[in-house]
Amino acid sequence: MKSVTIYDIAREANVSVATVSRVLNNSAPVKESTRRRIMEIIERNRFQPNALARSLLKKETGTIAMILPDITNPFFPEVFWGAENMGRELGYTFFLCDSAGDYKRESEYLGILRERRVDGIIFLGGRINVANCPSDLVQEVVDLSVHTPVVLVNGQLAGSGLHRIFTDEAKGAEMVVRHLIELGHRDIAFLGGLEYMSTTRVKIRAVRKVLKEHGLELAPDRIKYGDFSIQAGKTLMDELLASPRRPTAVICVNDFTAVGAIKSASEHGLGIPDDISITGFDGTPLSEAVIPELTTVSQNAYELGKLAVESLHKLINGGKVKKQTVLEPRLIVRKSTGPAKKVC
Amino acid sequence: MKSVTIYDIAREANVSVATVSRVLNNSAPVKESTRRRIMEIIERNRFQPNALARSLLKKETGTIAMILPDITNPFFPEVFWGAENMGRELGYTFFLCDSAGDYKRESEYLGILRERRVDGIIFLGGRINVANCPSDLVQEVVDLSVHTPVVLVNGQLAGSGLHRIFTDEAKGAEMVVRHLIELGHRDIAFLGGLEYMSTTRVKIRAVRKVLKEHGLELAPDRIKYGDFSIQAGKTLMDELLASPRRPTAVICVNDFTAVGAIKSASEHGLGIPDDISITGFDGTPLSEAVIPELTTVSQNAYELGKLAVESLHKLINGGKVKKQTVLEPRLIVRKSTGPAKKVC
DNA sequence: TTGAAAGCGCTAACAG
DNA sequence: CTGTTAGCGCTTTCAA
Repeated sequence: MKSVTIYDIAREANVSVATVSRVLNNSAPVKESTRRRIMEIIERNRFQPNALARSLLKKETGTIAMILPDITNPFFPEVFWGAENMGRELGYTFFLCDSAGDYKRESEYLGILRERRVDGIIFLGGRINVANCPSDLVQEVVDLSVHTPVVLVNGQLAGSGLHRIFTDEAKGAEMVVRHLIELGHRDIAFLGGLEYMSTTRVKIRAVRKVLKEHGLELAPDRIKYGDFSIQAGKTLMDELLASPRRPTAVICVNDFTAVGAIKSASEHGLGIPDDISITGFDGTPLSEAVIPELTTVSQNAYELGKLAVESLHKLINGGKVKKQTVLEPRLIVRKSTGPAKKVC
Repeated sequence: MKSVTIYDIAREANVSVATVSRVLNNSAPVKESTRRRIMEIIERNRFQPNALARSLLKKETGTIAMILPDITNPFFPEVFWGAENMGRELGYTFFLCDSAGDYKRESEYLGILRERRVDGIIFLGGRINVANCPSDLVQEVVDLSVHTPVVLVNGQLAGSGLHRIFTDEAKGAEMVVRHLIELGHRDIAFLGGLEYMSTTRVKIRAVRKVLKEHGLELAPDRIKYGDFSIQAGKTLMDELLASPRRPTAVICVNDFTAVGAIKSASEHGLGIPDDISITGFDGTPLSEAVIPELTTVSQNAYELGKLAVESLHKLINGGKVKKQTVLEPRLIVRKSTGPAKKVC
């Protein structure tokens, strides 16, 4: 299955490969008549230049890789979609690497992507979301970033100086608490999230802060750690409702756990938001699909992806880019939150 | 930013590049002592062979591309995840191309992937799901498949002879209808899906068939076409409920529209499944997240992706592969379906 | 067990 | 406007 090369075209057109290359890339003037002749031959043979050969020479591949922790979590497809749309216009094709949040897989992919000479990497999840990332894992990314631009989305690598794009999650959490307090809630709980992940910590810290401003606090028994799944939300809510005195509002670490919490509450015969208010986080499509529709915080996932590619593109072309781009979260008030019941 | 090459390693180790290549690939015996020396130098310099150069020579890139119509539809991430897990073990890295179901984008990507010399392509959505695909679009894929193995997932290209992996949607739809009929439903409606897409047609045909077996029929006013979104499900259900006599059960083209239908029904004060039964299709995580949990048909999305890669891998290596692999659908009975109300 | 050398398909000086 | 030629970084005969 010999594939046709630029030489075949050149021979057939009685010109040199250089000329063919020129018409291919419009890199230099070519006589109109020969250009047309060459084009015709190219099309007739369905010739497509070999991107590998070109990349080898030009030292750029026109590829960007996105490493993310879970493509089945609806937040991430949204980010990818934003990135791809932006990237497509700029001529990039995307590798997608699902690390499952596993450091080993991340490292594995980092190596592969380096071999494949991707032009840039967008990194989400896993090591950039833990509170204390082992320094060798940080170093690995930093080393890579010397040759390959890296942008961290919604995370960080302490002391790495890597470029970051993220939503201000603390502010988002604050907005949720304020919203709840305005509705009269005084006994608020926090549900879900792994304790060692920064996304969990940041939110809890923010909740505490606002609560404190109002003379309230987040008691230890009002925090239930778990992972970020629907199942976790359900289990954790079950636990919470097993206690004698239940909170009037529950802030969930993400939309998934909120959905689980809703299910649990429903099963316990509680009305939402009449008996208990529940909030999500991320603003995934899921938050709109569920009944009642979730009050949540939009992270502008699409925008996150788009901006990541924009930054990466500038970085790739040696431009100057802000080290940090912070997106404002947006509180979306829907049906899952309501006034606190006066009687408890 | 000169990156280190096999020459740099060779020079430092006082051997030829051939020897370095040999230790890199274990392609020929190398004296143990020199192997170790070379390895040491490789590691010290953090040398990583350039996959582009290697691919150019070997005519294989170790990449697979997946073209799909909508990564934000939870069905597709599941397929991707299955594919990636299988592919990773086999040494493949994945390009992900979201075509948005647009033929133009599909063509664009097809071209790009050919240039990039991907080893194989997994094609979903868009042109392979329409009832009558223009022959030039079919031809385009067929032409490509001459050089690059292509596997069609849940779709087909009439007369193309391309390899296919798909769930038996007709059987799935039949299972749903039988389930509903057993529950005593006699007036059943079908909701959602674009009329010209085969996935819609196949299901409607199957519904009709089973209905007919029971002396029932699917009247024209019991079919509401739309797209595959939550919004469509809602709108369509609104329409359906606006009619004087409402059906006792509604079969939705996918989980998304079912969720929309549920929302609409709830807003109309209908209890599910007490007043009306609603079914989804696909068995996405969403179907479990919603309240009430959706009775749906699992398409084994993960398995679909996994099998696609398996087939592709064999195809790439010149093996023989069954032209068609059919997966059995699985009816998942949950809370959104119940006995038909005797009074209507 | 090792080295020399010929490409893989393309681009980019450089020289007409 | 066009051709010649030297690589990009690697693998693989063919010889030694």
